[in-house]
Amino acid sequence: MDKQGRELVFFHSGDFLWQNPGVSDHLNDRSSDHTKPMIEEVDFFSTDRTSKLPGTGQEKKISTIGSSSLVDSTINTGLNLLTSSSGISKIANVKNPNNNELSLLQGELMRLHDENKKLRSLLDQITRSYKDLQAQLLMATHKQSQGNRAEQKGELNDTPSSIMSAQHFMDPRPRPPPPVTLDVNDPSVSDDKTPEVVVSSTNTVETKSQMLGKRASIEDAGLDQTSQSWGSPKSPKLEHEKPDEQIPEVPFRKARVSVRARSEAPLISDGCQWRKYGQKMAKGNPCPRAYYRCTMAVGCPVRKQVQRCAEDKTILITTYEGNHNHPLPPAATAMASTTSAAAAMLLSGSTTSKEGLSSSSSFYPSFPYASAMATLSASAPFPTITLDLTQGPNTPMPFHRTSPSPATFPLPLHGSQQLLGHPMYGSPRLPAIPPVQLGQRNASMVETVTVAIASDPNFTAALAEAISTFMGTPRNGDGANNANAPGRIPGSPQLPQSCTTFSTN
DNA sequence: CGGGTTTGACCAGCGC
DNA sequence: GCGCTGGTCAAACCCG
Repeated sequence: MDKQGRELVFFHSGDFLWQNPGVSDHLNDRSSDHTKPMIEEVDFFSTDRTSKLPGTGQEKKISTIGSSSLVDSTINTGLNLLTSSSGISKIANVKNPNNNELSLLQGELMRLHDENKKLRSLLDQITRSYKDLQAQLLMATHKQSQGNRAEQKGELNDTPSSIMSAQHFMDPRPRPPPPVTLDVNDPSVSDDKTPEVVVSSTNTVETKSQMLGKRASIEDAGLDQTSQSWGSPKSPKLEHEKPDEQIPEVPFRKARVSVRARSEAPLISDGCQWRKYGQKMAKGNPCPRAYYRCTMAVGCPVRKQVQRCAEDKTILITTYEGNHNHPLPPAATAMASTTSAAAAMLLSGSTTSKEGLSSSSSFYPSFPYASAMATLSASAPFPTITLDLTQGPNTPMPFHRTSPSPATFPLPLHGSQQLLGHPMYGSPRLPAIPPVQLGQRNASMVETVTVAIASDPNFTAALAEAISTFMGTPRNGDGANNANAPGRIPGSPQLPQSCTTFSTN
């Protein structure tokens, strides 16, 4: 469990309910929480159960639901009853020879269960709404930044604002979906999902998982600072306690942007400090895969995987995932800018293809190869943009045609709001969607996005700048990562002719 | 001694 | 249900 990942708070993360001053204050303000159901819901999940003030809306609500025998104030949290052993023991304590009372308690427990479910759904809706709004803001910011970048032509902005902007661009949050209502009875959050709402429900799934994971983080560490971009894979553990199965739990990881390049160095340097936390032998590859996490800032969720290509060991494959939650040095900023450009192209590409989704015909086999260096992959449980620099390591603008990686697959983007991380979760695991339809959608999306990435001058300029930044300032020797050279000034350009995988979440 | 690396173990997801 | 695999953890170890 990566506790560090909980130490930082992102504005754009699903933790907003606990980090956003306005929201959190609102949520924690039990004196006013009776005005909106969402407040009650959050209180419902609050770990500070003992601090709940009697007489609040939440308290009254639960008390009303509970039988007269359940006067114990500790029963004011239905979630506690459902998920914690303490709650069960509480009931056990209440248990007495009176069978009627026991059955009554059980009935009330079920009612609380149902209400808890509704409240969770409501919270999910709120979170989604927030994310949608945030995505809009990020897109607007991104477009503005893109325009500036085009004007400056290759000059990467190293200002903190640009850094933050780049980080935001890496956020693959979905495009603004249709307005989300807060109606608890909304079919989209009910058990009865129809195939038509699957796409949006995947978004819900993602949101819910993240939220619950973050909720767990709050309860575990008191601080919720998990990055939305790299949710703890163990977060779903808490899901097991959750009786609510109205929304299928789908493991979720954000998208990646991949760049392959040749490098004799064991690692590439991207301006960040990395700490190795694991190594595994990947199937089908004699070369081990190393796992690194960013140590430039405590709790930085960014991680990367480094592995050599099995076919050509001179090709180094580095995979970045997550967004830096700290200021980046110039070299890292350039990389982030490149990454953001890739992410932005995905965003814009999906947007462009939005209308075409419904009317697109099948052209499944063709699209990934339409792009020279940028290909999209769904071989992993997350969309991956592969930037293949192996064809021209000395040419920072490798936008000539290259043979795509054989492991490249169409990115199963399902819709405009399913960008970068959201897309695939509806495909194989949501049987409600006809495979043919998914294939057509994916094909359409991937083709559009791929072409957009490959052809967009902004992206190419940003990529060129980033690559040239790294390659133009060669390091002496091994090209070792910062992690291998403690004390090295973070951000010193060190990237050899290597491949870099950018994460776009 | 602090920070990074190594490496075996653990866990969850997924396919059969 | 079971085994495989990827990803992560954490204790032990290493190094400056």
